[in-house]
Amino acid sequence: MVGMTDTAQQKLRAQPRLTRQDGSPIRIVVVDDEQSLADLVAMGLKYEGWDVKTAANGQQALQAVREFRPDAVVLDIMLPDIDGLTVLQRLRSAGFDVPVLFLTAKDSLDDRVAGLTAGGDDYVTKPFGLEEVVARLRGLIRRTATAAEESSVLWVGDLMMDEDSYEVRRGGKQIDLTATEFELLRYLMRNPRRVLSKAQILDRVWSYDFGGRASVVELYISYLRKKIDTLGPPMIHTVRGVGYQLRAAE
Amino acid sequence: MVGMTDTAQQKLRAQPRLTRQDGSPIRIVVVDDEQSLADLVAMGLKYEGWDVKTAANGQQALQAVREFRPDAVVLDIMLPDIDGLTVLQRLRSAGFDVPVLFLTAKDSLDDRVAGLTAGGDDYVTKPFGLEEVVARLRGLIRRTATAAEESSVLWVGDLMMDEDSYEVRRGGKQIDLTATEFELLRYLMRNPRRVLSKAQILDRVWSYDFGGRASVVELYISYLRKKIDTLGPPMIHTVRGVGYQLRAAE
DNA sequence: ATAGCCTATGCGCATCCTGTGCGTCTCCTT
DNA sequence: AAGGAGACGCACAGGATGCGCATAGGCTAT
Repeated sequence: MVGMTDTAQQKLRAQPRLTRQDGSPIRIVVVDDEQSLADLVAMGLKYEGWDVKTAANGQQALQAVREFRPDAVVLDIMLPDIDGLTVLQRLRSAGFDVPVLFLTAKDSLDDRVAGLTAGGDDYVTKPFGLEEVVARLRGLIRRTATAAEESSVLWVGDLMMDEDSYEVRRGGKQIDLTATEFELLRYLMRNPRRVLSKAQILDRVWSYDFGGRASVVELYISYLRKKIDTLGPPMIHTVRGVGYQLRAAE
Repeated sequence: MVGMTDTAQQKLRAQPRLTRQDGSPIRIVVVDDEQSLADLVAMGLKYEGWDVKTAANGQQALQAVREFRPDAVVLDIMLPDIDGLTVLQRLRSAGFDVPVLFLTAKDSLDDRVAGLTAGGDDYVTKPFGLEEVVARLRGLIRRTATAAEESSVLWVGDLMMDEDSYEVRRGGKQIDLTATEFELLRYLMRNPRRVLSKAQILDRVWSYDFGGRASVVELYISYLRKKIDTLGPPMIHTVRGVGYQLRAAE
């Protein structure tokens, strides 16, 4: 990837890649006792070009942070040994300011977790979609000094998305999106001009435990079209037998 | 191949060959319990100039990866001993980040396959065409750090193909292709100036279980001509009794 | 009660392939 | 050298398939 010609990169990746201040890759520690889930998240983050270490319990987590000095931590609340919130506490008292993204089951959504965002941390409820985890992590990292600055605003042609305020506009006109529509559009806007298969979209935007068919993607694409493509020349294009593509109208 | 002069190589292969960072050939492990299919794929990949090892079950697969350190793995889901997805999991737990291309029957495309592309892995449904397998593998490898840089854009004369955005242009003018037309043109563009027989094309572009006649190739060549050769001097040439050739107009 | 997420169903049409027929090149025969 | 038969390549038309889309409706969480 290092020496890849700018032109080829640029064309597909209009958005700059998030890196540390010195340009080296973002580092993340993923903590979950369920091996397969930790691996899933880890692979998803590596796909972003980030460096990832995994840990299976609180002890390993603390050690991993000490050694690896990550830019953020993905931390399951339920751990076999030390409670996730206690891990956070110990990290803080040891002087680590690294932001933490918690993973928590929806029903056990503790009141204590709700107060996390005040401290600069954040949480995501299981089951989650990978895009959401990545987006939350980018948000956390962006708000700290560890990363090269990056705006929270995405642009594709005259289409704008502010990931922080959840605002979407096309040519100044505001667009109301549901949560799922927003996630889908974000994925498309992060990969402009690139043809994304329904399987890819399903895997990235929908939760890992979603058993349904790929036809939901068609449905939500049609929703987006009604809200976006009606405001100007079409931007969402079907590549029959392959997938969908978002690009600026010529 | 060994003693072949560089010039002869160059003439036939205008596109840079995908290699590892040190210039040595890409290494692949192919896992399928059906011997003939594993051999078919292996031969196809060797033809790309890659190093290939085959394995017939999960145990052998794990061992082969340990010893051979491939840049990617082609892995059948249905294996006699260990399930393909379990093989993936074991590889990940053992710390192998090697990307995996799964082979799966279309009807048994079960939910477990979901989540694969999120981690950077991918899959192809049986029956498949060799070109598709090779293209997917190149995509997987290109996205990892193990390979020397390669762009997703092919050029032959004023004809351009972007494999990521599925964009095809001749002299700036956009060309719409169907999936099969695209596959065929990709094969031609990867082998410019080289005369490809109908049998070769059939073997590479169409599925291995395709029973039809070679006349489909003629048909699709005629489609491509209508879309490409009408935009300038002809680039697709018939070598009667031998095959077809794509080359830049002088 | 409402908004949002998803499933189910049916339809239209792009795409893929087969079949047929015709023109032309090749090569064999005389 | 001329003629002819067969092979080869190409054009065109028609039919089957399945992909993508629209619509309706049920379920759930707020």
